[in-house]
Amino acid sequence: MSKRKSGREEAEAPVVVEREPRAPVEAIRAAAFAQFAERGYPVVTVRDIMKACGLTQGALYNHFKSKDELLHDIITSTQSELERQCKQAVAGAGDDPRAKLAAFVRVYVVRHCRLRIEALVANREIGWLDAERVADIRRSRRAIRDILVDILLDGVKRGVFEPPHVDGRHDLKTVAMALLDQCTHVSKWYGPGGDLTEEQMAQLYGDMALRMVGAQP
Amino acid sequence: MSKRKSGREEAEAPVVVEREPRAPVEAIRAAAFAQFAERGYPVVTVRDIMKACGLTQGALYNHFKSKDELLHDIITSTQSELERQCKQAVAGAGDDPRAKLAAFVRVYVVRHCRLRIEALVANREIGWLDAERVADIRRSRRAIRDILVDILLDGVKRGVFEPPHVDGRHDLKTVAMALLDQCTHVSKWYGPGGDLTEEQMAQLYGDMALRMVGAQP
DNA sequence: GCAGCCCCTGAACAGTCATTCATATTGGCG
DNA sequence: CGCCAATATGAATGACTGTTCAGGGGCTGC
Repeated sequence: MSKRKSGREEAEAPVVVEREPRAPVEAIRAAAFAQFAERGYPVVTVRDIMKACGLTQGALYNHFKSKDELLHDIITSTQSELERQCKQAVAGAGDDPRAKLAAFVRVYVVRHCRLRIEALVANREIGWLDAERVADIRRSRRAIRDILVDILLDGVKRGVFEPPHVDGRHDLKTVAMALLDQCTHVSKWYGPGGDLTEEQMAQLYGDMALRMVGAQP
Repeated sequence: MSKRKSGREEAEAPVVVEREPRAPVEAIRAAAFAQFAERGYPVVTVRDIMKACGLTQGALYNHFKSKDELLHDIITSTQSELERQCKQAVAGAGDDPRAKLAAFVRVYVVRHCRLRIEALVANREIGWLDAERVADIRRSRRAIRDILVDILLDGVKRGVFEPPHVDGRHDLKTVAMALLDQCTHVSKWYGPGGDLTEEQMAQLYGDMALRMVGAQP
């Protein structure tokens, strides 16, 4: 019925998002980001995005081949940045699996607190991309999970982690997924106005992660 | 461009979902469930849903007032069922906070493994409902979170839980959210063909939950 | 045989969508 | 000044949307 216009109907006075005259392509990216996050890719129209940067529909196609390409551009750039940050954090954390796990969780949580919008879009709107693009992103996610699995495996081998097991057997992939789910979805509810700062969130989640894998002191 | 038709273009041979001649309203619910889960509410058309039950568009309106109402029907019924199950599980678990937490996590995880589709739809598509309906569901979610917070609070008071703290202070609401996020999102990746059964998932997640809150043995 | 009812059909409606394109407008350079 | 390339415009296109509704089957109980 409502088609989710959410009340913005004043028609005049297009709410221009940019504050300095950025390259229009950057303004479009930013506006699309914000709107996809708030209302979801399929219901955000090209007209919505362009109005938010003070332009009209047609102008999009001077900068992007299609609405699809715009979304793809947005998602892949944030996803690859996430992968890069995770690898970097782990590589710079020394040799102790506990330190590596803590560094990973810290980066992951802080990022998902700070860049809530980016995380939200990347996690919710992948489905609209065509198969090959999706496969690319899933590959990156598996890579991130495997970083975590490797840390856990190393920790178990060296006796510093004692993760939970079922029927006498570890399932580190599942534990890693639980950790990632937990950390990823802070982006859904964390707000800077809440009880904890990003730093405190990172600390709390790092603590919980170490407990979950049975880290020895 | 593609509008996400995902290749189904044979036109003839509508893939009828029902195996026995159920009440059409049930067939519609089931077909809508499956399609919303797979492709998302806004891009699934009334024509898609009805074709999947071997009917045509118009017939929907003999059973539901609108596409919106269909979604609302689906989501509220699963959400209230979840709330009921959680309450029941906790109430029947005796007095020990550890047993209560374990029972809660068990029910929550098993449900989210078994009813993946329902959970997926309920979690992803709320946004399309009008404000009042959304508020209703959020209330139910807060209620579930508060069940968990109460268990934690009780456990802390009685000295059987020692949850992580930041700057010397507990934040049980955040711990509860972390637990819920972790358990909720198994529905995104768990599959019966995987390494663990539902029972094993429940056990593993119960174990991790007890570790996270520092349950004393 | 025939109402009366439930349910279904499929054309029609009014609307929105992404995308295209002929037509401006702009700013820099000679 | 004129010229050119880059970019913006907004009407037009054709496809698809949720919803309505006049018409029509196929049951039931008589």
